[in-house]
Order: sequence, then C-alpha cells, then structure tokens
Amino acid sequence: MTDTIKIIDEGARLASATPQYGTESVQVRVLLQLRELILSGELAGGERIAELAIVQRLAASRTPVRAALLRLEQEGLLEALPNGGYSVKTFSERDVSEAIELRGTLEGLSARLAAERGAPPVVLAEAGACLDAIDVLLLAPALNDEAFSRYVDLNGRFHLLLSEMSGSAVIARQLERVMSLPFASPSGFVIAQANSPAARDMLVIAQDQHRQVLEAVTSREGTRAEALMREHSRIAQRNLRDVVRSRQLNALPGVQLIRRRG
Amino acid sequence: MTDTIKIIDEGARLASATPQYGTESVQVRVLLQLRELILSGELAGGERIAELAIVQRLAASRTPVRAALLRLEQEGLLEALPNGGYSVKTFSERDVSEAIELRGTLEGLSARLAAERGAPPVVLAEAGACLDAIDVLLLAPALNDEAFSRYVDLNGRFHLLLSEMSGSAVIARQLERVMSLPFASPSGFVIAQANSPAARDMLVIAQDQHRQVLEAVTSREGTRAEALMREHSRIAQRNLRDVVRSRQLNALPGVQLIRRRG
DNA sequence: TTTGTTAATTTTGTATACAGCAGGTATTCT
DNA sequence: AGAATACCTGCTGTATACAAAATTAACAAA
Repeated sequence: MTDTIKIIDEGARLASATPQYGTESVQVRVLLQLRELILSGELAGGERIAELAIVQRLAASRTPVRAALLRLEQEGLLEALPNGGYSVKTFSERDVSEAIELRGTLEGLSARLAAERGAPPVVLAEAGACLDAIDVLLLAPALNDEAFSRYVDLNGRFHLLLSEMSGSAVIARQLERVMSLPFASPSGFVIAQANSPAARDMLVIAQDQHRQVLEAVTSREGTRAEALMREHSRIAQRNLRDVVRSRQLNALPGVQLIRRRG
Repeated sequence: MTDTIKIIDEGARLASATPQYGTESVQVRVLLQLRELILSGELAGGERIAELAIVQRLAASRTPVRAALLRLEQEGLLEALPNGGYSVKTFSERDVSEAIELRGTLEGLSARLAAERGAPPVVLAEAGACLDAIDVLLLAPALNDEAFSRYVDLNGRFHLLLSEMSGSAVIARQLERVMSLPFASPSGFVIAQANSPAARDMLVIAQDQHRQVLEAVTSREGTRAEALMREHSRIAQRNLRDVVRSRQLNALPGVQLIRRRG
C-alpha cells in the first residue's frame, strides 16, 4: 500500500467540499471538474499536466483521470506531449477567429440543408417560439444581468435547433465538436459585451439575422439561409476583435487560453 | 492471479503472429488492430463489443484496450452504450452522403481561406507537382491496379496539401476528423470504380477540377476556389450512389458499415 | 406455460501494483 | 574544474485486483 490512499483521503475532503458533484460517477465528476479547472484558468495555458497531480487534486484514481484527459484531448483543450503527459492548449486570436468561421460555415451548411430538404415543422415552430422570447427580452431599452443570461440561453437554444433542422446527425456531431471550445460557441463573446452601451443594438442586429434565417429556411431558400448564417457568425468575429483590443479578458470562461500575438 | 495471464499468453501467439505490429507500444498496436477489425468487417456493424473480448483477442490488458475504445468512439466508429460497453456504429447512405458534403464544405472553406490569405509558395508548388504526377498516370488509356493505387496516394496527398494551404490548424484538425470515416475520405469510392470502363474518364474530370482549384487559389479567387471544392466532392457523391446501387459493397474497407435503407 | 424472484455470472468501474523510461543530481575520475 | 557516469526520483505505460452494477439463468409459484 503506497501513499496513494492517504492522498485520496486527503483529496476526498476537498472534492466532497464541492457538493454539486456528489451523485455522478467518478469519471463524469473528474471530467467536469478538470474541464472547469482549465476553463477557469486554475490550470494556466501551456502548463504541463501530470496525471498524478490531477489524481491528488481531484481525489480519484488514475483510471478515471486518464479517461478525462483523453476526452479533453479530443475536445481540443489539451494536447498530448511527446513523452507522455499533457499540456493545456493555448489559442492565438487567429485560431479563435478560424473556429468561429468554422462554426459559421457548418451552421450555414446545416441551414442550407434544412432549407433544401425542408425542416420538421415542430422544430421550426420551436425555433420561432425561441425568437419570440428573445423579442420580448429586447423590448426593454437595456438588459440587466438576468436578462442577459436568459438571452444567452435562448440564443444557444436557437442555434441548437438550427443544427437539428437539417436532420443530420453527422453535421450536428461536428458542430458540437467545434462549439466545445467555449469561445467558438454562439454566445461566446456576447457576455463580454454585456456592459457596453451598444450591447442591445448588437443583439437587435443578431436577432434580425435570426429571423431572416428562419424565414429563409421556411421558404426553402437554401443559398440565402447559408449566406445569412455565415454572416451571422461575423458578429462573433467583431466581438472577438473588440474583446481582444480592449484587453477585457476575464469576462468569460476560457478566454485566458487565448494568447496575444501568434 | 486469475485466468487473465493464460488468456494473454494464448493471445500473444496470435498477436505476434501478425508481425507488422511488433515495434509499436501496446496502445498503438491495439488501436490499429481494433480499427482494422472494425473496418475489415470482422466486428460487424451494430455488434456489441465487450472489453474482455478485445483483451482476449488482441492479447493486451484492459487499460490499452480501454484507451483504444475511447479513441475509436471519438473517431466515430464506435458508439458508447448507455450501460457501459460499445457497439460498432453503422451508417445510412444518407449519413455517408452528409459526411461527404461536410468534407466538401470544409475543403471549400480551406481553399477559400488559402486563396484569400495567399498560400505558402512551397505548398502551392508541391500541390502542382502532385497534379503533374497524376497527369502522367492519366496518359495511359487505362489504369492498372498499381496505377490506381498510386492515384489514390497522390489524390490523398493533394487533398492534404489543400488543407494545409489555408495555414489553419483548427480547420485541418476538423477535416482530419471528418475524413477519419473511411468512406468520407477523398479517395473513398474511387477504388470501387476501379474496373469500370468509365473510371479513367471520371479521374480526368476530377483532375481538371484539381487544376482549376489550384489555379483559383493561386490567383486569389476565393469564392471560385470554394465553389470548385464543393463541386469536386460531388464526384464522391456520385460514386457513392453508383456503389450502393450496384451492391458492389466489398470493394473497400468499412463499406459494410453502411446499411441499406435508413 | 408464464411470470416473478433470486442466485450466478459477466462486465464494467475503480483503484493500485509494478516496470521501465526520462531527466536531473550528485559523485567520481581525469 | 569540468566532463562523464551512475544513481535517484518522478512519471507514464501496462497489468491486474476488487467492487458494484447489470444481465442472464434458474427455479418456484400461479
């Protein structure tokens, strides 16, 4: 019997001090906690990660930790080092920009296919309801934090529905992959803009694009739907630029993984 | 000490009877062998896979087997079952078609970015050389098996170079993911057509598209480059249809994972 | 024969032992 | 003193033990 037992007992207190992870299996818990450690910046970008360090920190054995590391590597948050171990990936501004472009392209593809094939009426209706709810939020002249977070939810939901409309599991899966990088997600940089006076206007513009896309899909205008979704992703590009320029880098999870220059 | 030792000793003969996997680490060996088992159809589509079965078959311990299973799940060849274990994924003709469409879209994006940003001259030159080599192959009035396999190599190489041209690791990574499904790869269904009399003509057409794309990228015509790559992927779509129609389903690895209907 | 219940078996989830490698440090030889 | 080597430490790769869950088998009762 090695020291491992002691380490785990030690860590067990720490881990169970974080009550929200009580019920899940160890594997799931470790995955979630590890992802959070990375996105919150507790494990800095570029930092080398050793299995044992995580084992100690999260009070699990090497097996589930190893599984989590593998998953996060596939997810793109970690990079396997040549002689074993991992390092936390960092992203250039250009990487992020390309990830957003990628999302726009895939969402465009999904929208086009949905338009060409015809989307299930149920999904179309749900998407419409989603947009109606956003409209309600935008009635107010300015959005408080709660309204903002509700917007983020609804926006994410709309984008999800859009990826369902094409009925393509293959494409949906790929989109999921792209959006697993937090800053590539549809609402990625919206949060960072929350306190800007122009914030609401930006949302109004985005919402108009939402409407147009939905209309295009409904009336089977594939090319238009695709172009609109691509253009829609450019809003995120603009926000990215603004955020980087203004060095406002602590507003959302994962941003500290973006390195300046390079 | 359990029976495991005996099982592994038993399997070790089998495994080492396949000499090409001698030098690699166990993890890599298991991953390659397992992938081959799936693509060759020895593990049928939809079949449930238990860890221990693989452990026994490939003469490794559960740890590397588990790692390989995880990887192949991310790769899309396996599906995690709700209560543990995996099953070999199957694909509808539509799934395959969408995967090809996806590849075309991503290659289009990559080509457009390459054109807009300007591709590294070295890569452009290499791509040109690649196409020259294909031209040489196509001088012959018909292609024998060796010429065909050489074409597949060169074609794959050209597509790889194309994904490098944009200089985007993010996009290259995503393309890699899509093409890990064997039937979504650029040369996927070319093989199946090898003995068709029209085979060479199809390659001539594809080669012309290659030329046009390279020219478009070189002369910075982004939109044209993108449209061409998308159209180029439609050749694979046509081949897919032909292959499925003609029930010629044993010609290439992984095809038996495509199920009729659905 | 069917159904409900329990026992047995299999299979996964989790932990940990052990070996081998990589990199650093100290020690010895020149 | 400097270089080379041997040792030591920490880490990963691999194997396997043990526990918990799930599936199957078996059997009894309706």
